[in-house]
Amino acid sequence: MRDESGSGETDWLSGTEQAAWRALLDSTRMLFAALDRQLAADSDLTLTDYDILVRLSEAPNNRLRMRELADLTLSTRSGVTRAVTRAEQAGWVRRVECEEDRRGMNAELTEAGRAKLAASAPGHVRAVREMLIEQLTAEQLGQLTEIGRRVQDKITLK
Amino acid sequence: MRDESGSGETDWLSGTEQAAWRALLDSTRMLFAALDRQLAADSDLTLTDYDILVRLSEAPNNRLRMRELADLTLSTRSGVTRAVTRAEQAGWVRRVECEEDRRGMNAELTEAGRAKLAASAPGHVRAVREMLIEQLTAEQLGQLTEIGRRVQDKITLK
DNA sequence: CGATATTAGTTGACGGCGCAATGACCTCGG
DNA sequence: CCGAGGTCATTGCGCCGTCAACTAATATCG
Repeated sequence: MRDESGSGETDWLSGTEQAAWRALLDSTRMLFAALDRQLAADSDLTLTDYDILVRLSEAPNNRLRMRELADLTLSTRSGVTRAVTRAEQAGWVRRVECEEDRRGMNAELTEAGRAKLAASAPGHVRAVREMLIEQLTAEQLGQLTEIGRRVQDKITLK
Repeated sequence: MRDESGSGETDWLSGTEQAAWRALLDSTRMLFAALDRQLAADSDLTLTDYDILVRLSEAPNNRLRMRELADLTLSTRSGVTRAVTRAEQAGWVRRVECEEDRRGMNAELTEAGRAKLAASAPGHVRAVREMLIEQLTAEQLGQLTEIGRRVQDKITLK
């Protein structure tokens, strides 16, 4: 199956390249699954839910347009609609109509949402620290950031 | 919200730690989504489907127990049952009963499955190379492997 | 100004996946 | 040899997410 001779032939991954790719694939799958489990068990939250609470808590006035939320969480508009609906039913978020664009909707963090985030953040951060941060040297930490940025840029510009 | 004073207080992520974590989170999400799109568009495959074909193609006799397949793909038994059913309906895989354990099932790659893999692999590999491998220095490649291993070990041993 | 294209958000249909329960089978200690 | 407990694969159920279609509002351009 491997053939380096022709001009349009496939440039297969070398052993070390494949090792890196699979290590990334497997470790991130495990990491996300583990974090999801931790959040579900300790706080009855999804990583998605948590992400939404965080983004809103960081936004000016604790509110964001649905579209912005979709962009920030790398999700789709419909995904955000449903996630915000769930969060709204749980009381963590409230929908506020947009003044300057009558099509628009803002999701706004409620007091209960802030409290929920405050209650779940320590456990989540602890998990991220244990499973990821503590496994890295300072140099690796920087390189991970750099790698992530480059991959994001590459994909964005395609 | 931040408070370093007490004994049981939360050890928040520093700026660089958070940057690394978010870079990893976002870049891998984008990467997986982009690879899924590429496979779907060019080969009408999921990354999961592709992974199953690869694992079977690497196994002795092109067959694996359902349990082994679940372990290798970091999925659940039920997930594998459904994925194999889909692959079977597409003609890429055949179920073969297990000789030495009458509970057991083997998933076996068919000729059509091998052909499907051969047809889709080049495009997939090209995408992985463009989006990930080419963005890395040789050193980063090695560190990514190392980081992935450590994260996997940490989570496995919990 | 008015027609057309674009954008925001929602919804219905659909698919993938995990959990828990199930039935068949294996294993091992007494 | 038998029964308790574990394992294998499957399935029903429900959740979550995407795609495509839709409505409403805005932007653009002749």
